[in-house]
This record gives sequence, C-alpha cells and structure tokens, in this order.
Amino acid sequence: MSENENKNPTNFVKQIIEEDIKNRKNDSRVHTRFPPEPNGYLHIGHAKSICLNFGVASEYNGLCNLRFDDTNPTKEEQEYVDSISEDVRWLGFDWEDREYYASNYFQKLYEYAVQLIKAGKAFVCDLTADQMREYRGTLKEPGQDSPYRNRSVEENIDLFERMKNGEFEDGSHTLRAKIDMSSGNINMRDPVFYRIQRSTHHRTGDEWCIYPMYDYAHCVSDSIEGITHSLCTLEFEDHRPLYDWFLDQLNVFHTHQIEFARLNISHAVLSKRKLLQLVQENYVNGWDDPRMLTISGMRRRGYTPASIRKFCERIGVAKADSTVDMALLEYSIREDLNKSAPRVMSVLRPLKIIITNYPEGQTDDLDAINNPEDPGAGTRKVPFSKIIYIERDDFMEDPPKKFFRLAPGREVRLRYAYFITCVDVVKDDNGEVSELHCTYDPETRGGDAPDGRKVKATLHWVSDEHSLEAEVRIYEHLFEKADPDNPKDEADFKSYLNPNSLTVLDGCRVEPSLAGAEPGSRFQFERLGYFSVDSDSSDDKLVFNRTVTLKDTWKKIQKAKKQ
RNA sequence: UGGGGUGUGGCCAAGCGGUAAGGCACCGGAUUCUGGUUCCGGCAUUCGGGGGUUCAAAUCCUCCCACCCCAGCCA
Repeated sequence: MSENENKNPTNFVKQIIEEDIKNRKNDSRVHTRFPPEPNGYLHIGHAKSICLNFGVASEYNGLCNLRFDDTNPTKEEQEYVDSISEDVRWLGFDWEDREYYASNYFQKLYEYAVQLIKAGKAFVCDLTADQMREYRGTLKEPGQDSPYRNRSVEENIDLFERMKNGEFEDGSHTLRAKIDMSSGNINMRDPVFYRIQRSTHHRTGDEWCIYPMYDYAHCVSDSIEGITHSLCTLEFEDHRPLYDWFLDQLNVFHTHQIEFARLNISHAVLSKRKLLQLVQENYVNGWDDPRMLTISGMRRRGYTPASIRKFCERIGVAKADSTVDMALLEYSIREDLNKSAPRVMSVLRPLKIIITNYPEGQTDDLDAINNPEDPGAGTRKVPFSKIIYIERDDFMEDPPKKFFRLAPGREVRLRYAYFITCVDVVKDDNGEVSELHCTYDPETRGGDAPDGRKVKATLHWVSDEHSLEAEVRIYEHLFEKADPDNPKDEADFKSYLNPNSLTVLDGCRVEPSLAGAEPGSRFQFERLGYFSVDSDSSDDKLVFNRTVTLKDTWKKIQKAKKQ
C-alpha cells in the first residue's frame, strides 16, 4: 500500500466541517447522525453513510447518533431496528447511549406544529390526495392555492387538535406548510407535514393517529439532537430549502444539511425496493443471502467489517453520480483476508490419485504453514496417505502450452508433501478420467528435492482417508450485466440475473484440521480463494461459502486465448 | 429560461490560478513450495465542448452540450 493511500483522504464534507471548526461555528462542535428508516435491511450503500457519519465524528472528536427515522408505521418494524442495530455494531461503530427515534419526539413535533399554525405558517387542508395532486401543478406549471389555505388560526388549531384526537378519517385532512404554490421547487408548494394514519407504530403503539412526515420530522429531530452536520444523499438536495424553512420558522438550532452521492456498485442492485423484490420473489434466499450486498449477506458471505470500512474509505465521498466497480470491493476483502485468514487445503472437485509406490496403510504427518503472511500463526500437521485427491482442474490429459500442472508423465509438487509423477490415467466407461496412478519420490518429503530439481507447479491435495466431506457454495455476481438497473433500460432488472450466481458443490473434501470449524470463521483454501463457514454448517456436515476467489492468472490466460 | 445538481484515464477520486495525486482494473517484468502475496515498471501533453480573462486556466468569466434528481398524505 502506498504511503499516499494511507493519508486520510479528504472530501468536500470534511472540508466544510473543517471550515466550520475554524470559524468556531457551533463552538467547533461536530455531531452527526446515521438516520435509517427501519423498513429494511442495511446494505453496502448504508455502510458508506455509516462510515462517513461515524468517521467524521470520530475524526473531529465529535459524536454520532443512531436515530431511527420511524415516522411511517405502515412500513416500519422492530425486526428492522434490531437488524440495523446489529449491523452498525458489527461494522465496528458505537453510538453508546445515543440511540434515538424520531418517534421519541412526536409530542415535541406536535407542539412545534401548533406553534407554526399560531404563526400563520401552517393550515389544515381538506383536499383529498387526488385533489391535492391536481392543485400541486406540474414540474413546469405552478400550482394553485388550496381553498382551505386561508382558514383562521383558531379553526386550524381546532381542526389539528381534532385530527390528533382521531375525530377524522384517515386521509381526510392534512396539515400543510403555508409556503408558495408557485415555487419552481415542488417541495415548497405547501407541502403536507402531518397526515392521519391509523396504524400501530412499533414503538408508540396506538398513541398517535397522526404522524409527521420526513421533511418536518427530520430537520426538527436533527435540531433537537443538536446535530451540526446532517449528511444525506443527493436526492434530498431540493428538500433542503424546506429543511431550512422549518428550522427558520421555528427559530430553533439550525443544523446544516449536506448532500453526497449515493453508492452504486457494478453487477449489483442496491435500492431497498429492488432488494426487497429479490427477497419476496425468491430470487435469493432471504436478506442475508450471501449474494446480496446487504450487510447481513456480506457478513454471511465472509466479508470482514474492516474490509467494508476500507472499501468505503477508498471509494471516497463526492457529489457526482458514480458506479464503483465490484472489483474494488473484491480487492478490499482479499487484501484483508490475505493477511488474516489461515491457509488450509480443500479440494472442491476431487480427482482420485493412487500413489502406487506408497506403502499401504501408512500415514505421514507433514508440517504446513498456517499463514505465510503471519509468522505468528504457526504450523499444523496435514496427513498424507496412499490415496489422495487433487483438483480436477489441476490435471489435463492433453495440456496446452502454458499449463504447468499435472499431466501424463509430468512431475509436480504436492504442497508441503512430495513430488509425484503421473504414470497412468484411468478412465470410466464414458471416457472420463476417473483416477490417476502416480509415483512419489520419498526423497522430496516436505516439498524439496535434495538433487535440486524443480517442478513448475505446486498442487493442493487432501488425503482420502483423513479428509472431511463438505458442501461448498460458490457465488458469482448476482447480475451478469454491469448496470442491471440502468434507468434507460426498458428491460426489467431481474432479466439480468446471473443464472450461475450460486453453484452448490457437494462431495468436496477438506483437510481434517477443519473439523468443528465455527460458523463465521474464515479460511483461505490454498490456490482457490477465501471461504467462510456458513451458519448452516454443523459437526455432521461442514458448509462453506466462497467469499471471493484468489486472483487467478491462469484463468485469465485461458480467457484471453478463447477470445 | 420549471427547480435543483453533476461532468478529470475503463471504474472511483484528489486538485481550490503556477503547469494532472492516489487506488482499482489493465499490460509488462522480478521474487515465490499458493499461476496467491510482495516488489519494480508502464498506463490522461490533458480535465464534457467552444469562446474569453491571465505571463500562466482542470481551476476565473461566458455560451453550449450531456447526464442525474423532483409532481407520495414514502423516506
């Protein structure tokens, strides 16, 4: 890693904050918040926001709150607040006792609304949703004032109180801000900020039948919590005038809203709506399906919190719409696991080898290094015997020029074990290679030839008698197309789903040291990739997820040849 | 002339008037008991386009072009 990458990268948000600190704005205090709506699971895009909010807070000796933006009881559930809390914590961030809910402020929000009515800045409107849409105008034409816009303060107060008391039907009345129906910014055309909605809230139960809307609740919540910098995504840019309007009218602490570009990743879909669709229509197996870029999916897949944080640091924070290459995410997890994951040998598609000159019934315990990147990780013993398995891909009967691995008559090294030479190829009735007969050179025990002769390849292997059976789940990109949700595309994003995104390999063989491996633990299967033990794994049956492959130069050469 | 934004290599992204950081990807080459890792080298005479200001412009001005967001009683 270059010296330059280690330097804490700058971005426009930090620049604003640094300027504010310099100018002693808010007494140079920095206080942010991560404000998820508990209506879905967190994904890598949220991780960007989490890292940004908690990151700048800690960098400038400030604080970051976790605040659930729970103003719409029809969509929100406790299940989601639990999963969100777990995910933020897992990512490595601590909000201490500052876990807040917009719903904590419902009473205060109500009182502020009354204050706005008294100031002549809000009115109760009887228009139906359809009527309101007509009065709103269009993008290019101004709207028209509601016929209820000029009700007296007294009448508005009375009506609003009765709304709260449940005297009206859902949707029959709204509380609206009195701003400007001809504004070019539609958000300023007398926006609704309270609606009647009789549904049970996951925290306040049936205490309220009116609920504040985002534009009102969010800015006031920020203000109540003393948030200095309210970071949100670009689509809220034209809500900022309304955000500012409420705080100005209320004359309360004024938080500064700053917008940044949301994250997109190639070969993936990141909107909550689309993720929900994949889950509900069973294109994936739940929110934590390892193919999903949800935090829970990535956790199950084997991603580390550090690798996700590093990824978020690398992609930067800016205002330009962008799509980050999935390769960068994969690089980030490889980089982390290369340093930390214990190495182990596993054979995914076994090809049997009989070492013809190896004594029957003998076992050889060979020393293997646990992690060449970490000398402190020590060594372990790996048993060798007469019958072993190697990867089918590591043998070719008629090898092309650059194939270095095993072939008839050729000698290769078995990692940490012996040099072997292929002397015979046995085929089944279909002409498929069913087993190989090889001889080994006892002099090469440990992997080096005393006479100094070299081999071109080192293969991983596993002993038939000692290895454990395992299921391995191989994942590829969920989408074949780099930009499955291109808005200009006529086709549905689901038509770009990769049919090979999941391949379940049964009958894989793993080395015995993996017995009892805990779910969630991560390993490098030498020469193959990084794998983690799935939550479905048990002592009876080990189940691994492939987190990511190793970089594969051989595969690249093959691909280049085909084209 | 509806409003609000954004355009720097294939993908991100620094740059803030002094002559294009960095990462990923890609292409070499060295080391290697993982075709991994590591290392070394290459990769924008040019910053959406045109004009202008200036000794000097990706940075300032101006016109144009492209793309994104907004018409929920969602967030």
